[in-house]
Amino acid sequence: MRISELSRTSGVSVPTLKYYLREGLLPPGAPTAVNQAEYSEGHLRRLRLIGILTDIGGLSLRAVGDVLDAIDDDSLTTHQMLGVAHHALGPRDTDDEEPTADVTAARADVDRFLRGRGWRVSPQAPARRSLAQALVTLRRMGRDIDDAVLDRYADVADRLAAQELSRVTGSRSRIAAIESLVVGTVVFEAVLVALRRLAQEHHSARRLSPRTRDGGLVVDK
Amino acid sequence: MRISELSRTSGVSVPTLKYYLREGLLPPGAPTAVNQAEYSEGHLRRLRLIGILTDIGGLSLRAVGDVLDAIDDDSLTTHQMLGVAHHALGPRDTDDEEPTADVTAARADVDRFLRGRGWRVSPQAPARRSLAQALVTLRRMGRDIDDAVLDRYADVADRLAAQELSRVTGSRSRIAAIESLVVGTVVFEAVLVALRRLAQEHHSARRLSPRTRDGGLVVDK
DNA sequence: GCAATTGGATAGTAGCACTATCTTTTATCG
DNA sequence: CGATAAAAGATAGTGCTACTATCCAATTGC
Repeated sequence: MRISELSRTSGVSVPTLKYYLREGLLPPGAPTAVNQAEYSEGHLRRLRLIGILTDIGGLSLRAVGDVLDAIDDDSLTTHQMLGVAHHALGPRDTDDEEPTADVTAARADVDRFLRGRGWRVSPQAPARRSLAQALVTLRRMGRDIDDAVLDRYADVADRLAAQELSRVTGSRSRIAAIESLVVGTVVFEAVLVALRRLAQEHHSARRLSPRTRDGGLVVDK
Repeated sequence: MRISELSRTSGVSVPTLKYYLREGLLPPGAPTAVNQAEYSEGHLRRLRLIGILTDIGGLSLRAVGDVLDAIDDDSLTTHQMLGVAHHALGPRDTDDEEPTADVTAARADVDRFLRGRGWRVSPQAPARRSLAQALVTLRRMGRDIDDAVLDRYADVADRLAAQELSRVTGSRSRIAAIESLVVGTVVFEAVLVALRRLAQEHHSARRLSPRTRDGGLVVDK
């Protein structure tokens, strides 16, 4: 398959394919001449993966590149691979500023919570920081979260994760397993977030719609 | 309070404040002279809200502007306001292409599912489309989701949403309620996503790398 | 009185994800 | 065999977002 056919079957324009090639997101095709190369089914599959990661997962091309590199690195275990994917999915810019006192405290809370749950999680996991940051925000807004609530959320997360992982372990080839894991992470997350918003809207309609507004406070604009 | 003090207490640089003022994200201060204006506590609160929406929620400034406009629009009910927030949180660019057959089918599935659950959700809710898109992706990858699984996810989402909404209804002023709702939507979502990843990593460690005792994962990003 | 600050305006920047154009070489069809 | 289309590779340009930088005249605070 040459580039124009790859473009046609993948729906990605030729210039964009060349761009992906330049950026190393797509491995070069097998050269058949100085200016001719052959692309395979694998290129097509990779393109599909890139599409899922960017469109559904909302990853930047740089993050996609990190995930792809990890997939291609045979020295990594599948578990390490997932860590890389989580890393890529994490907050785009890691601000390396000095954390404030409440952030430090929240991180300690998170660590304590994870230990309490017996969850084995890498100390570098970006989700640790995300969680701490969210907790700080809640606290600053005066809506401090009690451990019972956090535990309820964690129970939910635990059950979902266990179920998903059980599908992946007995999987085919390494690359298929990895892709399935990454895609599952991203896509099931999208499913959960979408359902949560749908549920929220439903409850909001039940609770808030029949009534009129409560305050009528004038905003200083 | 003048602009430099607003900058100092909010941590946002003066040029950026001016930019927000220009873009209408921040209402102008009360002018005290031709080139002097007074900023209030309300400006500080709004800046905090902007920060949460962009940093935690990952919203673009344009989306933040939409949410802010909705907050300031007294003719909207709190429920409608939430709809706007959901809209802003939805996928950035709504591609208005002709949906393929499987996408149309998935949308119908989603509608049927919502009816079956008795969820009252606006037909325009972006989460409908997100969910359908995710379902299509899963289907294309040969990991079709059965209704039992979807129901389990939905149960989870339902419980979480009900719990969050119950906190908001008995709230103070309209603006406080709205901010609490928006922030809750965004921040609790971050909490859930973070916990889900943490749980996933834990299960991944248990299943895929039983020998590592620390979560020992070295990633150079 | 005068340096520092302010509001307002305009222009510039960095990063991202492409998109366009050009050159040289090769394939392919009549 | 030759005309035409397509290929690889390189360089430059585009549109968008979220800021920064610089200027200027008016004003404030010591």
